[in-house]
Amino acid sequence: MLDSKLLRENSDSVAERLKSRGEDADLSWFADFDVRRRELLGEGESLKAERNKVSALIGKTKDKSTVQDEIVRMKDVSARIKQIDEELRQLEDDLKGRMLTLPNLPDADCPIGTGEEENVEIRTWGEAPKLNFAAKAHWDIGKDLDILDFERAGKISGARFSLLKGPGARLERALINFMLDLHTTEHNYVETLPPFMVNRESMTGTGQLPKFEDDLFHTEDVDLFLIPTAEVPVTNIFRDEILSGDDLPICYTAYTPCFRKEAGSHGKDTRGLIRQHQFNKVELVKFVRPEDSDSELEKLLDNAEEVLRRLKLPYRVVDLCTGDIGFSAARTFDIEVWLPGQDTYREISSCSNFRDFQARRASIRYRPEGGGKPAFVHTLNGSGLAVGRTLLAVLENYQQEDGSVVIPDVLRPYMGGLEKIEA
RNA sequence: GGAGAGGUGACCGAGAGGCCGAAGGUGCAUGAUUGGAAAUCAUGUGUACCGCAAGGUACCGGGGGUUCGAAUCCCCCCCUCUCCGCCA
Repeated sequence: MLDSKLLRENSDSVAERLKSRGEDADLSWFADFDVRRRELLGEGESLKAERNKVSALIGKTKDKSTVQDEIVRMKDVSARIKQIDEELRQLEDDLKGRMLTLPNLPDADCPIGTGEEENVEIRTWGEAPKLNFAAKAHWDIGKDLDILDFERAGKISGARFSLLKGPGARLERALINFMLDLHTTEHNYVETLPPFMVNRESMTGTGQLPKFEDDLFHTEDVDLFLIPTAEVPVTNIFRDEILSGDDLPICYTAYTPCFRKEAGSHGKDTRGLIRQHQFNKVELVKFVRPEDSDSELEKLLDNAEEVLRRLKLPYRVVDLCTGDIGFSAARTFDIEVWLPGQDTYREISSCSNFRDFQARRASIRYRPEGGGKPAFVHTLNGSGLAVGRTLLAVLENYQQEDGSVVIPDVLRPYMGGLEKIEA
């Protein structure tokens, strides 16, 4: 959520920055609400002040018959207060509803652009494996090795689900454990295992609701949502809390499955593991002081990249432009892994700084060292990494001419020493 | 699923229609003391909104109601704990 002071005092520059991400920039409604709200508030509060005063007087008066007139008058005052409060409540609900649908402001150094094409590649790492044969796509590799079965997944659940078997299933588990171990033992994140279903407040806190309800799986008889990312439950750990300044930064990692309807992507990436309704992800989440969030984002990005470097998978880092960053983000770097079977880079991690946008929605604050007023923390998160996409990257980059797949060195301890998956 | 007990400030915990934004404690801050620290003592210490300010208003799990007046009484909901049942 944006700061209403900012909307009040700098609505032009806010509109301009929103426009840079392709958002309808008419914010005139804000001033209308704001003025009316203050009118109602003023009237209601002075009536309440009078009621408080007179009621105290009535309370002190032993002989109530001498204040009968005041009691009768306060009856009317209370009725009027009730009307004003009701109008105010509706107005504020409406205002908050609109505020919650405004996306975050992009950072000043976020590249300006209208879409994916204008993202900026900022570095590449590693080299594409030189194959002296035609690279296969992972769905063919997986099928030939009998470790990946989309047909039966379709029977069990439907399109966009997958079934891993044997060393394929173990490879997924190996990747999860490898990532968690790396982040907890070398990068100082605390492992968490949060709920996979969350309530409406949590989804609103991180920005999925109210705007993107259509993308979420929702349970029928209770009002719960399946998480689309661990970002939601983990960021909400500290919702409505005031943290102590010297506890920051707090760095959490979590493995969770993620559930997405992929409502807007019919016909896109229909083959293979790229776009699934359910996929595994290891997530990195940080709560930091505002002045540290830039450097903490760099570290978080480097922590995610390290997974690919250890796996020796070639990748590039892309600075997302204003037209491509997510709703809640102020700045986002994507990591894209090289996929020989598709002859392209594909997103495998997205690392973002949300500044105080989520903290404001979820009311996550900290008390600066040495006292002082509580201030909003900055929240950050990034995938470290998307596990299914990492698995397919391993299959495609480590495929051999004979159809087998070599296991990356760092994963072998997690695979019981297995060096190669063969038919 | 059944029965009971609870949800109060950063934290613990009292209060049971007006004297309550709320005792007491912990923590924290500042000062005294000390070579320095601990301990001790003193003082201070919630959040948000409105207002140039003085000040005002709201908040005792959430939402309604009763009342001149609600942390306190009534209704609904949520959550936590204990016991029983059921289960992994």
